[in-house]
Amino acid sequence: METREQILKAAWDLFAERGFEDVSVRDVTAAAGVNLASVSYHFGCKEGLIQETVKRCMNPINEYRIKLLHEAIEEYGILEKVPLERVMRSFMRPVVLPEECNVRTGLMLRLVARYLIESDYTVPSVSQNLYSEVFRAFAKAFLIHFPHLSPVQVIKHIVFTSGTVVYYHGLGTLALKLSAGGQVEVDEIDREEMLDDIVAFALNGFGGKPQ
Amino acid sequence: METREQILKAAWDLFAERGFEDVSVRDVTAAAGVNLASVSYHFGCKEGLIQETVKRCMNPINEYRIKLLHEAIEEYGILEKVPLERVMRSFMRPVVLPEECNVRTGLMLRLVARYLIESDYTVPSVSQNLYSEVFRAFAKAFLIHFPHLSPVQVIKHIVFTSGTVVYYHGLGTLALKLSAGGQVEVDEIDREEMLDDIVAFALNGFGGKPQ
DNA sequence: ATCGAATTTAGACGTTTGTTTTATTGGTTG
DNA sequence: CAACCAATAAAACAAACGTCTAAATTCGAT
Repeated sequence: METREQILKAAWDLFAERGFEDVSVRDVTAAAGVNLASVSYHFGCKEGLIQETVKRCMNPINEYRIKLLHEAIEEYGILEKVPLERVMRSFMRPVVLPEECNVRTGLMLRLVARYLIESDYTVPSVSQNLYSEVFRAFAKAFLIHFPHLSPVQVIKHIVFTSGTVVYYHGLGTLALKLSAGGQVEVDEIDREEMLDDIVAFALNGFGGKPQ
Repeated sequence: METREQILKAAWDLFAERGFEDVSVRDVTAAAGVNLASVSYHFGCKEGLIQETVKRCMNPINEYRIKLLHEAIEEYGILEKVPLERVMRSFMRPVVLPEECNVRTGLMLRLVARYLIESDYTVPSVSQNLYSEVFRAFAKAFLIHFPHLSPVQVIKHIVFTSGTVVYYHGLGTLALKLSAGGQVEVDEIDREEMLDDIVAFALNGFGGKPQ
């Protein structure tokens, strides 16, 4: 069972750095110091390893989202009393600061985004349940503050909101580089500040102050 | 020269449908009805074909963005008088409705997003100049309406704004499916309405009404 | 100590890949 | 007509890939 774990660790690092396709099973097993056939034995095939890796990335994030929301509910006694910004922050924080839920690096999120995009809309079933739970929970929470919005509109806004942060991970640095043209140093990004900005941006996007 | 064009057309369709990696050079040449070696001859290698395809997708979009902004400037006489929403709409419209600038389908945008994500931040140099021109032009336009924001903050917001629409293309449908749990029909999305929503969302994100 | 299942190992298999090589075509120019 | 050149064609190349087979090994339970 130690082999399985070593494979997953090595796969995480390599996939995050070079992408799913550019990393061969041989690369993974070599980095993990295990035999080539171990991947087939423990994960069936390469796709199985990929899906397990993706799950390892997104499940903690979605669980952390739910946890933060539940903590807020307990703090305020009832969902209806949780402030809007607190809801948004619970949704955003796990993605902007994934290391807080043991997801090692934002690089991996870039990869997950890519996987979701390329996997022709098929998400590992284990994640699927978690995803829909997350969307249901937060849609309900947001709807409280925007009763004038239809459920579909709320969902739409959640999608846009997710986009801001996924894009931040995937392309944000590139865009900053390109646009700055060397005038802005990109490495010195304050993550907490970035979270504040994203939350503010998303909150405003939802329609400014709730009615 | 006809062969080159047929290759590009076939590559576009196949890449958009199945992704860069899952489509072999043989797939492309077979679909195009040309010889296998034509790709090497006309594009050097597969990567050359991919980059040419990506450029064919993003360049018209970025050119259209510039064009729409320039049209607005001519209409209002001077950049300073162009309303904020018009600026935002010029930025968003070419991506939400790519067919208006001869980019055949939004599927391709999903692919471009993926390419940018996986290409380790290296963008074809031809596109690079166009990208930075786009960012500079729109950053300048946005800055007029938000003089209290720093240039870096404006760029940041443009990145978030881009995220909403890229994510809409790449993952939006998936998210809608998952969250709706079958309650919402996804196929019936009005694109013009979606553009309105995205523009409104992004405008609000920028800080509501300009000061 | 022994059995048996679980795990790991080395090696090979067949396929697919991008690319190259060599030959042939067809039209233009001297 | 002959020479040339870009373009296309057919075939082969070597490398890399995921997967499978069968033997070897480990390790806990009997």
